[in-house]
Amino acid sequence: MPFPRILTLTLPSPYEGEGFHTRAIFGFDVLGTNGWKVMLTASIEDYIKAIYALEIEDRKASTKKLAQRLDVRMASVTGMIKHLASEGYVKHMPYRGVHLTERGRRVALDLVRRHRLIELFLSRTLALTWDELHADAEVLEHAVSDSLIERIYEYLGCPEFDPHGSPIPRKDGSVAPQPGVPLDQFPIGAKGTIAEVSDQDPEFLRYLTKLKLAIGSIIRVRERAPFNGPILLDSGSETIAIGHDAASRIRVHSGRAGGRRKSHN
Amino acid sequence: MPFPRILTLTLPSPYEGEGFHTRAIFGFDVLGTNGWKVMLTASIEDYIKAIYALEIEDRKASTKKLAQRLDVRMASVTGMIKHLASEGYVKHMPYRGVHLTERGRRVALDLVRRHRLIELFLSRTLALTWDELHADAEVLEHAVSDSLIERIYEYLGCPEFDPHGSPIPRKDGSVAPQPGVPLDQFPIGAKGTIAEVSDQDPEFLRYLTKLKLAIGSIIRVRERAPFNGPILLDSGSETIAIGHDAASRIRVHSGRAGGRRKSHN
DNA sequence: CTATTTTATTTGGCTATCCTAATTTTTCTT
DNA sequence: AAGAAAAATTAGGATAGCCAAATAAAATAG
Ligand SMILES: [Mn+2]
Ligand SMILES: [Mn+2]
Ligand SMILES: [Mn+2]
Ligand SMILES: [Mn+2]
Repeated sequence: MPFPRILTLTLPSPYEGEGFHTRAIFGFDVLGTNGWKVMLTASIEDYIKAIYALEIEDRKASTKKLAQRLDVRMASVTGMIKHLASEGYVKHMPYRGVHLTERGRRVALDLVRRHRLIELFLSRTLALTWDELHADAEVLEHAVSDSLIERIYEYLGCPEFDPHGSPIPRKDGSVAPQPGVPLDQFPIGAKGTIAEVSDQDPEFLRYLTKLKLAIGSIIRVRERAPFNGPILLDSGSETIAIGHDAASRIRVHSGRAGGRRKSHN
Repeated sequence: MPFPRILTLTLPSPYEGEGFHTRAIFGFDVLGTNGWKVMLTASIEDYIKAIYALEIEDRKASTKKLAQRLDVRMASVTGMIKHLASEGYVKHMPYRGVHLTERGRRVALDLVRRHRLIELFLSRTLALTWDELHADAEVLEHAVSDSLIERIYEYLGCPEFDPHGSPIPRKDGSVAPQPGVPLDQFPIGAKGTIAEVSDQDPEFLRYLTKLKLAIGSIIRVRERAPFNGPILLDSGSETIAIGHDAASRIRVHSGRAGGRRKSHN
C-alpha cells in the first residue's frame, strides 16, 4: 500500500461488511499494526496543536490568536473550528473561543511528542543548534510514522525533555508539568537554573546563545525594573540586562540543577 | 515565517514592486537562502519521480503505468500530466506517453537524492533494515528542507550509494549509472557481486534477507531455466533457486567487489 | 481490413482548505 | 447607555487533486 496522500484516501472499510470507505472530509482512517487509526491532515494537526498551546497560555483559544499563530484569516479559523467541533476534537462556544476535548488533547499531545522527539533526534545526530531545530520539526512532525517515532524514542534512551527543556509527552498521554516559572516572575535575589525556553522564534534563541544562556545555565536575578522594564541578572561572571518580553519566554527552576539534563545548544 | 502548508501560500511578491503573490496552482515560490525557489507539492513530486523511473524502465511513461504506480485513476494522471506539461516539467505526446524535460529531470533527481539520503541516514542512525526504510522515506522525502538534507549528506560523509545499492544523485544533477546488470541477464558460470536491489517491495527484501542475499554478496549463476524459468545460483556454500521475476529486480556486478560499499541490511 | 479490446482523454463532480467582503456579536469608550 | 472598535461568523468563491462515466484513439486479433 503506497503511503496515503495528505488529502484523500479510499480504503477497505473498517466497518462491518464489504465495500470501500472513502474518508476525505477529515483526515482518514488507516490500517496500522494496531488496528484502525484516524490519520489527520497536517493542517488539522497544526490547528489542534495551536489550540492546545493557546489553552496553556490563555486558558482558552480565541479565533484571533489562532489566526495569528497559524498565519491564516479568521474566517478560515472559524470554518476549521466548526469542522473540528463536528468531529469531536473541540468544544466550540461561539464568539467565546474553543476548548479541546479529551480526544483533541490526545491528538495534540501525540503531535507534540513527535515534534519534541524529532527536535532531540536532529540535535543529537546532526548537532543542529536549538535555533535551527524548530522549523524542520514543524514539518517533519506530520511525516514520521508511529513506528519510526518509537525507534527514535528508543534510540534516544526514552528522553523526558527536548533541547529547549520542554517535557516530551509520554505515549500514554501524560506529560510532566512545565518546569520552573517564567523568569519575569522569578524572585529577586534567588539563584536559579534555566529550565525551558520558548522554541518559537529562532531569532530569540540566537539572542540567548549570544548571551551565553542555555538550558542548565545558572543565573541570579539582581533587579527588576518597574513597568515591565528590563531584568538584570548575573550569569557566570557577567551581568546581563534582558527585556521583559524575552524574560517571559524563559522559565527558571529554583535551586541548582532543575533536572539532570544538559543543554543541547 | 511559519513553514508553508503543502497546498497554498501567499508571500511577498518575488517580482518587482509591492503586493503579495499567491501561487496555489502549482506548488509555490519560497524565499530560501539562495533566493526564490519553486516549492512543489508532494503529489507533484511523486508524479515527476514516477515518470523518471518509468522512463528508465520503459523509455517513456504511459498513463496506465503511472496510474498503477501512483495508485490513482488514469483520469487523474491525464489531468496531472496536462498541469505538468503546462508548467514545463514534461513533454506530453497525447496517447503516447510523456517525457521529462530537463527541468523535470532536475526535480526528479533532487527528490531521488533526498529519498536515498534519508534511507541511508535512517539505516545508519536507527539501524532500520532495508525492508523498513522505503515507506518512511517515501513520505519524509517531501518534508526535509534543503538545509537539513545537506546536513545529512555531510553527516554521512558524502555517500554515493543508498542501502539498496542505488546511486545517490549529486547536487549538481549528475548521477552515477545504475551498477551492474539484471541478474536474469548475467552470464552463466560467471561470478558476480550483488550491486543493487529494487527497494519498492518490502516483501521482496525480506525474501532476500531470508536467502541471506545482501548488497555485496558474492554469487555465481549456475543455470537459467528456459521460458523465463527460475535461476539457480551459488551463494556462499548454498545453492539457491530464484524466480525470474525476483532475479530481474537484482543487479549484479561482474567481478568481486562492485564498488567498496557495504550492505546496510 | 474490420471487430474487439485496451489505453487515453474529456466531462462533470466532489471535498479540503484557503480567501475577501459583508454581517453580527461582544467589548470598550465616553 | 449609546456609539465606536474589535472580534467572530457567515456568505460566496477559488484552486488542488482526486474519481466515475462517457468518449476517442490506438493496438490487437481474426
Ligand atoms: Mn519546536
Ligand atoms: Mn506542524
Ligand atoms: Mn526507497
Ligand atoms: Mn513520495
